[in-house]
Amino acid sequence: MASYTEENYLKALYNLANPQGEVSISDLANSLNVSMPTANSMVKGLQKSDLVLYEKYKPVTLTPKGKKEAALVVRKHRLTEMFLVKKMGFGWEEVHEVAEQIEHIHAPKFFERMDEMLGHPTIDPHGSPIPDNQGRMQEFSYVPLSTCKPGQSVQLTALTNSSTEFLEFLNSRKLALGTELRILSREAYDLSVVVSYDSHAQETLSEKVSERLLVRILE
Amino acid sequence: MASYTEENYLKALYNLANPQGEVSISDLANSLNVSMPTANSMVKGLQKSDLVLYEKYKPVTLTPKGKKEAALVVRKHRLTEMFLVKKMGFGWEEVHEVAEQIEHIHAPKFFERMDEMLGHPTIDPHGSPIPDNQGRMQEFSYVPLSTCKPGQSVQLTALTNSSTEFLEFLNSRKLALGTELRILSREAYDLSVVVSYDSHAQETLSEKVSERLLVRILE
DNA sequence: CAAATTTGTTAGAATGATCTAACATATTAC
DNA sequence: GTAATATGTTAGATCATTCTAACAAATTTG
Ligand SMILES: [Mn+2]
Ligand SMILES: [Mn+2]
Ligand SMILES: [Mn+2]
Ligand SMILES: [Mn+2]
Repeated sequence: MASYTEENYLKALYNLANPQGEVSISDLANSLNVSMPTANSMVKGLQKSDLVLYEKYKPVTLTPKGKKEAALVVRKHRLTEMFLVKKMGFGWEEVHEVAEQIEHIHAPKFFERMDEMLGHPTIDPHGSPIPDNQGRMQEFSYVPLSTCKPGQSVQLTALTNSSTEFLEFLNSRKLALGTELRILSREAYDLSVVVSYDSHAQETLSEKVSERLLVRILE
Repeated sequence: MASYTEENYLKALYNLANPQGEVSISDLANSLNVSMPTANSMVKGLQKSDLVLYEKYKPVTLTPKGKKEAALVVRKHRLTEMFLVKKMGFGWEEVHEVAEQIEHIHAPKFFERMDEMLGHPTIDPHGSPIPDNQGRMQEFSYVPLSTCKPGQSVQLTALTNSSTEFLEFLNSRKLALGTELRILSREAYDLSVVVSYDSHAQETLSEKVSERLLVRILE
C-alpha cells in the first residue's frame, strides 16, 4: 500500500500529466516543493512498486495501476471537499488544505458514506470531476472564459486554479459556480474581459482571472 | 509540532498513566506494539521537546505541556467518534480505527465545526469524557458493574474496553449506553452477574463482561 | 539475600524521505 | 554547431522510526 508521501507523488503525477501522460522530474519536484534528487529517488521507488514507468532522462508516466491509485486519492480529496462544503458548512476557499490531509485516510467505508450522504456527486466544489470508485473520471469540455467572444452568454462551471486567494477574489465579486455571464467586450490592450451577471451590470476581469474561469457556452 | 508518531506516543502515555501519572517503558512499548528500545528512544526524543519527564530506569511522566497536547489529541479522537456515530450513521463498534487516523489531522476549524454540529458533547459514543479545547477533562465516578450488589438498579454509562469484539457482543445483547439494569443475582463460583433490562427478563454476564461495564447507581 | 526473572538500555543496523554538492545530459540560443 | 542554460543523476549525508542482539539494572522469588 502506498505511503502518505507516495500518495502525494501519485496525485501530483496524475494532475501534472500532459496529454501523453508524461511529467518531467522538475515539474514533479516543483509541484511537491522537494528537490529534484528527492523526486528522482522517489520515482525510482514508485517504479519498483509498478506504479510508474521511468527511464533515465525521460519523463515519468503512471502505469494503469498507478493511475488508478492516484485517481482514487483524487476521489477521496474531492469527496472530502464536497462533504466539507455541503455537510459541514465550510466555504469553497477553506477546504483544500484539510482535504490534502484527509485524502490519506485509509477507511473505505468513511468515504463511501460521504459519497452516499452527498448523493454520489460527480463534481467537487471547484467544478472538478470526481473519479468513480473504480478510478474512472469523466471528461468535460469546458473552455476558458478568456477564449470566448463578446456577445456570448456562458455559465461558470469550473476553475483551473483553486488557490485560496483566487477563490477569495471570486467571493468578493460574488462569482460562484453556476453564475451566468454575458460577455460585453474584450479589451485588446490587456486582454481583460468585461462581463455582466446577476446584479453586476459591468465587471472587468483581468486576463489572469478570465483564463482561470472555465465556462459552458449557453448561446 | 508533534509528528503523527509522537502524537500516538503522547496519547498512549496519557491513557496508560497510573494515578501518579507514571508509565513504564514496557507498558508503553506493549500498547503501541513496538519494541522496548524503540519506545525508549522515542521517549528520549519527547523529552528533548519538553513533552515528558524521564530518567533512566524510571517510569515516564508527561509534562503539563505533553499532557495538554495528549488531551487535545484525545479530544480530536473522541469528537471524531461522536461525529461518525451521530452525523454519519456509523455503529459505535466501527469508529475507533478511523478515529485513530483522523485524530492526527491538523485543522482546528474542522474539529471546532464537528464540536458545534454535535452541540459540544462531553462524552464519546463509548461513554468516555471528551477533554475541552484547553485539554481539561472532567472526571466521572462510575463503578464497574462487577462491584454492584444484587437488588441494585444501575444505568450503563461507559465502558473500560471499546474493542470491536466487545462492542459487537454488547450489540448482540442489545446493551447500549443508557440501558437501565436490575441486578438479580451474582454467582459466587465464577462471579458472573444475572441482570434484567428492557425486554430481557434474565441475562447472564460473565465477570469479564461485568468488569468492563461502568454504571451509575440509580437506587 | 542470592538466584531467577523481568524490565530497561546500548549498540548497531535498516528503511523512507529528505537535503546539498558535484557531475552529466539535453535543450536552447546565438 | 558550439556555448550557455536548463534539466536530471549520483554520491553522500541527515533525521525519524523502527528492529535485533547483547548487556545492565531492578524486582521478585525461594
Ligand atoms: Mn483541492
Ligand atoms: Mn495530500
Ligand atoms: Mn476510540
Ligand atoms: Mn492515532
